[in-house]
Amino acid sequence: MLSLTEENYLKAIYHLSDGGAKSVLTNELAEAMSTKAASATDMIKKLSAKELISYEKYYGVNVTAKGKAEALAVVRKHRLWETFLVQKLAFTWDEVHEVAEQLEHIHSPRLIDKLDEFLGFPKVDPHGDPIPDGKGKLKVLPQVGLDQVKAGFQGIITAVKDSDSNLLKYLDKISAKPGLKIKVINKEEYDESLEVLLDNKKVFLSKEVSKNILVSG
Amino acid sequence: MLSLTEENYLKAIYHLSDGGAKSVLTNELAEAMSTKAASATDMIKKLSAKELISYEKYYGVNVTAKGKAEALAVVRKHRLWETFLVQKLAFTWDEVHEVAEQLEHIHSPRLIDKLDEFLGFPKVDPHGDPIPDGKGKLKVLPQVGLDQVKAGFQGIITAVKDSDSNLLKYLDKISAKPGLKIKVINKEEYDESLEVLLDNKKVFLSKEVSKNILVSG
DNA sequence: AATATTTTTTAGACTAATCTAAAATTTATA
DNA sequence: TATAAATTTTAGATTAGTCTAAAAAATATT
Repeated sequence: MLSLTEENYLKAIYHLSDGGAKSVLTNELAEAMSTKAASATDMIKKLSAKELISYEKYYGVNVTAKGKAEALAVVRKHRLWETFLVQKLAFTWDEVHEVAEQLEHIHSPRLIDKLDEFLGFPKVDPHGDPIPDGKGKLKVLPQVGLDQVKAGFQGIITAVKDSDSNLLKYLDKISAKPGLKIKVINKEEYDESLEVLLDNKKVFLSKEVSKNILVSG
Repeated sequence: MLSLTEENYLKAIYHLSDGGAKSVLTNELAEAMSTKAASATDMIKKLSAKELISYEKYYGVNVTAKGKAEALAVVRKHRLWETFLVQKLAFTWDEVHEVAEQLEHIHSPRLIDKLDEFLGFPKVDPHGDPIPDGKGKLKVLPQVGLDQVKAGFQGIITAVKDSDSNLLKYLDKISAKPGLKIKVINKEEYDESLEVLLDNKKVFLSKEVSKNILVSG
């Protein structure tokens, strides 16, 4: 069984690699884990010995099929717990992340399946991120950052990046939630800021914000 | 903040001391933690330095007021999670203990207060054990082991000892649950086995079992 | 009361995860 | 392309929690 630390490193590698699409450098990983490169190298060797990642010295790491499955199991737990916290315990979405970071490490397959059932088998978490199913299948939605679309775009918000609690508070304030309709009225060339219609209200968004809102046309 | 290991040792000391009523010997503690006396001594020194227990070399340890408060916070979390698992996720009471052992170490005051509210501020857990309130107050019920009462006794089951999963499965089979009425019809002098009326059904109980059923008259 | 037994503590070693400093390797630049 | 700069790895040390073996102290027994 993986230690808590191993699980956290593996999850970080999984996310940094965009779900296994690209390889991850030692320094990136060290920064993501708020640790030093030497520590990352040590852990890389451990995970590599367990065949959860493949590793070529000096050229970064990739998750193996086995590693991806383990990482997805953790992601599944994280997102189910976030859903529980918001839906059942009335947490706001900016509060859930750090608690879910702890809850995701509880080991009990029975618990997570029961929780899934209790929540009604949700497909996405409160940020709009897809929840892997019990077999580790992840449905990736076709979506794009709101900073990538042109003036005139119409669609719905599919997800928001959940990296920063202050961002989430702001998104909550302007009620930019997954599921809502959004239309780009105007795009300012100079700073790429947007004027959008969100839930029938006119809102101005800086690029700093719009790149964290994911939409589907 | 306490480490997971420190929390587990402190909780063990709290339980072994009957909630602070008596002192705990190094060997008792080592056995409860499935470890060696030398390890227990090391941890005793650490907890003592943090003033969670008081310690006189060779004569065992006692929890301090501070230590008792910390231990009760862990007990509160454990029992609330057990209640959640049984009431909301349909776990049977023999399954909950080991999962609750993990969940009790999640650090988030907000989480536990929300959970308490979600569960409707329960007073006791599924085994009948009282749940400390948010201020660390524990209501101890006047109760006695069923092996201590005389033939003719009538009362209700207030709790069952939750030490052993097989015992709990057996108690579940004969439906000896907290809250049920119980009457002792006859007590066999030789082996102290009992013939009881439980939920209007006649059942025979060995002393091995009866001592794990707590009743109030 | 002297000795044997049991319990507890100390001393020293081991593993996991971390660190700093130095060495090795790759990448960038002049 | 030789050298400088950046990145990565290695080497050796540190901390938390554990262990075994030996020493110290308390308790039990003759």
